[in-house]
Amino acid sequence: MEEHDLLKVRREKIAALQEAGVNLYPNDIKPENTTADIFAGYGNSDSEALSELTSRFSIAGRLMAVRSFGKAAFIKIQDRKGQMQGYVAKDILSESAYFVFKKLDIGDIIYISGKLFRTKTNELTIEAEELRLMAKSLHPLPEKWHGLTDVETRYRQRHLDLISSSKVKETFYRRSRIIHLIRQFMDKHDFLEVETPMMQPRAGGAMARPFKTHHNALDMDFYLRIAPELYLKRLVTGGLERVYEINRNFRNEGISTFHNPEFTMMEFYWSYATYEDLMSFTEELFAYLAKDIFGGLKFIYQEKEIDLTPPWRRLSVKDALVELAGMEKSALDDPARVLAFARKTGCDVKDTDPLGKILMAVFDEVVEEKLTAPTFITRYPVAVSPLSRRSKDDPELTDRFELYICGREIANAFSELNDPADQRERFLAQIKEREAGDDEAHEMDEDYIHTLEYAMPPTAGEGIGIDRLVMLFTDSASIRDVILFPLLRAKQE
RNA sequence: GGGCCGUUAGCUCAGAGGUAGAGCAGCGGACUUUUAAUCCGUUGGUCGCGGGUUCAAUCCCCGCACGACCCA
Repeated sequence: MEEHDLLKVRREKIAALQEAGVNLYPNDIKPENTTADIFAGYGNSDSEALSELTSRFSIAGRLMAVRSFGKAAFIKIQDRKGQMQGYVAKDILSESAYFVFKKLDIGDIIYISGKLFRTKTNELTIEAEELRLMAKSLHPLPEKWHGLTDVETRYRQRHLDLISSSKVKETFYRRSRIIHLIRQFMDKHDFLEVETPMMQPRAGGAMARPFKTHHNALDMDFYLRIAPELYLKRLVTGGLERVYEINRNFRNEGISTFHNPEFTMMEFYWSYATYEDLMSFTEELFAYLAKDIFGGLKFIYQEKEIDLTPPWRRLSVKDALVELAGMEKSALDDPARVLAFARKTGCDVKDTDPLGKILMAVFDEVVEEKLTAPTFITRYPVAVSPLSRRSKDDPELTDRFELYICGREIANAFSELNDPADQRERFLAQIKEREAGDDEAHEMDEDYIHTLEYAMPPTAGEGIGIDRLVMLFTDSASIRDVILFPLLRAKQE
């Protein structure tokens, strides 16, 4: 196969460097500064102050630009914190270092050290007294001005995306910050962080299709978890009382701007609390995040202003259907009228579906998208809530809420069902649903019921979709913009 | 799964049924304070893949692959 010209040119440079005894991939030198700490320390120093400094500064990073003037040049070096200019001149560098400089390509990892000065245009710059090649790049980088816009390449070669776009880098720094803050918040409230199985013999804790895998030595099928819920509640039964887990879930469903088959969720369980406690707790958590990230409770998501100032609206499913879907209150308990309404709005529902399921179908179809401001939707039907405690005043409803922001489900929470007999009945009802063709219905889990039979304290639990939360806080339109390596179809060679 | 749009140089993009273009990057040259440096010169293409129509297809038609968006 014929090598591309650009690659050939680089190989020739490499040969010349090697002939001169230059190590292409050394690791014997470490930068003492980052671009950020130099700017933090000297961003305000004027020329005079800088010229009085005797110290030397060193940075390493990717060579992003070279503006050459024959025997001198300005270069841009990018490290994890940002970019900084260097000045390279033939009469300052050693002959061998200048030779190396002349063989550099944009994209190489280099090191420079020297003193700081300000250029005629007042830019803080390192005057390179030393320059080292630290890793040679063979491929050209994306264009310096437009960067990388081809989304497929951005996701498949995320390293290029991160190199060319500081905004992408900021998004993932912020993602990490958010997760850090959540841990901080949970730890402050005396929650214990735990890890529970990803590979489960039964995929429980949510209504979703799982991925299946196989363990060879045990010759046993496993499912990648769709939720950690049932394991976390085992821990609560074991006396841990307040636990949380931030980890991946896997759901075998379609891909969209809001769905990635593997996604990150925080689930937490809080003994002796109720779903009402969780609503205030959620408000507090979000406020905690927003104050740190935005310095306040208002921010813009996709050109809409979101105000997180508590308390957020609380609206029952049924009231939402009346108010936002235009259903008649008297129709809500009449399966025939609900079914007719569902069909009219284009929901794909079966005559045999339980009433609660049909109500939720209408909700998903019509109401969801209207919930822009943060809203707790409460009192979900038992039929779609097999793990939630029944409401005291209406056994067909549960003490459950989902949080909606910008028309999107961000969190799901409920007072946990801890009555093992009722739990068994719920699972049996789910099995009926499964037999009726719903392959997302929950499976029977005898082992979990057995755990409940040891008595689980009254507990409330919640799951928060971290990716969607990060989307909100980074103004990202697609979940793929907050997941470093979103799932893509394999590209055949 | 359905609809719609896209795929042209390393990157960002034009283009037309008849020899495929620009900018950036690259290469050669000038230049020791630039800021997308500038100036002169120049290399670089399986036009996503496979069929079909045509004297001729990268362009028109069909299928496929991958991606985006909308819908389910």
